[in-house]
Amino acid sequence: MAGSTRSKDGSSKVMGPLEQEILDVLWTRGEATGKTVHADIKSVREIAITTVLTVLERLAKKGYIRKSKGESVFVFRPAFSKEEFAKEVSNDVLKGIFEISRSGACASFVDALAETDPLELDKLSAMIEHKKKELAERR
Amino acid sequence: MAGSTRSKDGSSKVMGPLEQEILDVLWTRGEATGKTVHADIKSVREIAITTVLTVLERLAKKGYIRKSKGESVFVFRPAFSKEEFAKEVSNDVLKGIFEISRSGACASFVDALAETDPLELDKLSAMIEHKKKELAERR
DNA sequence: TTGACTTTCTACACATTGTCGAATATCATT
DNA sequence: AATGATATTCGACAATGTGTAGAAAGTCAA
Repeated sequence: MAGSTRSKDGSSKVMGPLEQEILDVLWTRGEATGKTVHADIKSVREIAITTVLTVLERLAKKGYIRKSKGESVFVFRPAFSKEEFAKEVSNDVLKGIFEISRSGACASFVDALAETDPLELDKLSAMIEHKKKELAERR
Repeated sequence: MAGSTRSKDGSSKVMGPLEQEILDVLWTRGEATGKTVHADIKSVREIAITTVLTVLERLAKKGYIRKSKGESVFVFRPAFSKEEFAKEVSNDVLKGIFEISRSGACASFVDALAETDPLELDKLSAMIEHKKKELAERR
């Protein structure tokens, strides 16, 4: 489903900054017209509405969002929840990284998680246990 | 340090396929001349040596590999071990994904890991415990 | 000096993304 | 129906990253 790109500042983004920004607006609002999305972004920096429309169109073509006719104008809404999206994207990216080194990736994962949200470590443990049980039963 | 890109087939790669391929040769051999790298790849598919040299040059410029004068010709070697590399790349990518959704990423991580190497789940558990202990002691 | 081999330069092609202007379509009103 | 405001679509351009490689320049032994 998803891919990932690099940005000049070195930080990895799952997609282009503008695409990300627009998706965020949609996740926050649930749904929005191109005009609304434009207004939201415009409130922060200068940008033409056609730019926003183009990217919305591209995101739709990529299947990340859906476009449907509202009362009079088109409305866009995310095709996936933030969580689903992150899940898909991670899966893609992680598989690529695992090809390089599973252990390196694991180490890094734990680090990154501990750094951004230590409490999540427990949840992760639980997930692992659950997964192990699941695997055990499957055979 | 690192970024990531998408490839047309939908699968996410941390970098271009040729770059990846070349890095793999270097990780396998420890070090190699452009000629050797070329030969290795050539044994699988047709490719010009200048193509290989160009990419080696680019990888060096990006800091992924080092270039140094050998007895008579230049030799290239990885700047990081596979593990270090995966660690760096993961960190970058994961931070980006965490920005979208930590829990989604966690779920996906466990899934991806279970899929590619279930045994690694135990190691991950261990890493988490270790990390928790580490955090506990730090305060 | 010449010929083989190495290295650098320069360039093209293609994909992705940000960026829009121009053209077109739609619709309520005049 | 004609007009004007709005919405939507199209087509383009620029920048960047990557794969690709020929041409040119450099190096060195015979």
